[in-house]
Formats: sequence, structure tokens, C-alpha cells
Amino acid sequence: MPELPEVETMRRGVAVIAGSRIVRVWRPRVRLRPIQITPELARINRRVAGRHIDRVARLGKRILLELDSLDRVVIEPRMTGRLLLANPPNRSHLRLVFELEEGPSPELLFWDVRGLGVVRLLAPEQFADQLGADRLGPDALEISAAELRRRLAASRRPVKVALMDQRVLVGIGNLYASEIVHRAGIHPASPCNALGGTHWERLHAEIRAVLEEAILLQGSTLADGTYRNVQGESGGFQERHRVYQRSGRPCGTCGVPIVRIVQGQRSTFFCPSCQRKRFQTAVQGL
DNA sequence: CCCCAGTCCTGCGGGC
DNA sequence: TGCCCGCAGGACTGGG
Repeated sequence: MPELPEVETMRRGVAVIAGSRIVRVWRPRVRLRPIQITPELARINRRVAGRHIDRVARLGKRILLELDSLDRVVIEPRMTGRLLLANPPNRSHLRLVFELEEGPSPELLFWDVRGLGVVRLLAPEQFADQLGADRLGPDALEISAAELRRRLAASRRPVKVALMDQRVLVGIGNLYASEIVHRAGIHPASPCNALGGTHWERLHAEIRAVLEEAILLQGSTLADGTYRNVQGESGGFQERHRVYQRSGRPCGTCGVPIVRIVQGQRSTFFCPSCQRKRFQTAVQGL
């Protein structure tokens, strides 16, 4: 489930195509339902053919191909989407091919098992409307502790749920949200407005620490194995997971079995010992 | 503002 | 061996 570390790893892997020119974009014929592409492919081709990719950027969990026309190709991997330069695991889940020239790779491939991924071509004003600062929060690696606190301090929402809200900050999903609140020693169900200054400092520090460590290890490859870097290699951060998908296994800090709960129809994993005390303190007001 | 259920989708693993 | 079911969850939508 690509979150910030996985998408950043992909971005770094495909960054070598900056400077390349797009020849055309086409969709391989597969039996599966086609992924969502807007506008329609013919229209996309009219606008991107012959354009140079100035830069490969990342916005939260999305990859941006910034074109010399100022249009942007926005690639959202969502659950199982992957970018590759060659050698997709199979053809049946190959969703989109960017044919390139003048660069090190003749192709950029979008491969996606479940097909929930989305690719959009956005003009600058569309980009501002759909993905601008009014809609999306600052990047999880760039937000300050003060800004994080300002955005959430008055909220009654559970802190783990709030961290996943891309309007608050971008890049954190279900996996890293659990890992972050565990390392911060905060119960995932703590309402944001019950957290004090030290909690926000701790949370902010762990957001950075967890995401940066995960980037260093090229993200998390889960048991389903769908996430891989551009070279097809697994990430390494799954070996550092302290709570995610570790129900019943002992907490690395205290040995108490990790518990799974459901918040916002998503699994949350936490240590009822390490994260409970803070919660009790928190709900009482500090 | 916030919450919840439902939607998209495929592969996998458990139960029988 | 096969079939059904639940689960995985990012982003979005509609209704309360």
C-alpha cells in the first residue's frame, strides 16, 4: 500500500527519466477492467506527445511528471500501483505505458494488480483546484510541529485517524499511522484535543523519524508482495514494523501482545501497555 | 465540522 | 479439489 516512503522510493527510482521526451501514452489490452484515466487517452496524447518531462516530483502519495508545457501527469498508485522502467512482473496487470525518447529508458510502465490506481493529466489551474493547498495539507516530511498542532489541536477525532486525513497533511496511510503513534507512545484512539504540547512534539518527531527511516529502507513490502521498488526489489522497513499486522505478537518494547482494533473501517494495531498510559493521561486533559 | 457505510478492484487464504 | 467468503485499504461520495 504505497504511502509516502514507498512513493518517494518510486519517485527516486524513476527520477532518471527527467529530461526525457514523451512519445506517446498507450494502454495495453488486458482482460481486466481498465484503470481510471482522465481525460481520455486520445486527449492526453494530444497534450503530452513531444513534451519533455522536466522533473519527477512527489505530492504526498502521488507521483507528478512535470512537463515543459506546465501540465502535470499525476499518478496515484493507491493500493497496488507500481511504476517500473522495464520488466513488469506480468503483462496482465500492466495498465499504462509511457513511451519515451532522449533518455535512459524507452518506457515508463504503470503496473497495478487491483487496478484502483488513477492517472490524470492536469493543467496548472486544474492542479491548483484539485490538489492545491486548499484541498491537501503540507507534506508529512515538511510540516512543522507547530503547524501539525495548529491543524489538529481542536479536533475531537482520534489521532490515528486524523493523521491519515490528507487534508491535514499528505503522505501518511494506515500502516505508518499505526507505527507512528506507537513510537510516539500515544493511544491511537486518543482524541487530538486531549493531546498536550509534549505529545505534539513527540508525534511530529516520530512522523519524521519513521518516514525517513522507511525511505532509507525503501519502504515496506508486505506479505502480499505487491510493493517493490523500480528495480523490482522488496523494501526493508517491514522488518522494523513494531505493531502493523502483528496482532498477538509481543510488543518489542514491553512484551505485551499487540492488539488490533478497527477505526474508521480500517485496522489499527497498537500496544495496549505502551500506548495505554498515555491515553489515560491524554483523555483526562494532558 | 465530523462520522459512517458503500464503492471501486483483484488476489489470497481460511473454512468446509 | 473447489467454492464461498472475508479481508486488504486510498480516495471518494452520499446521507445523516
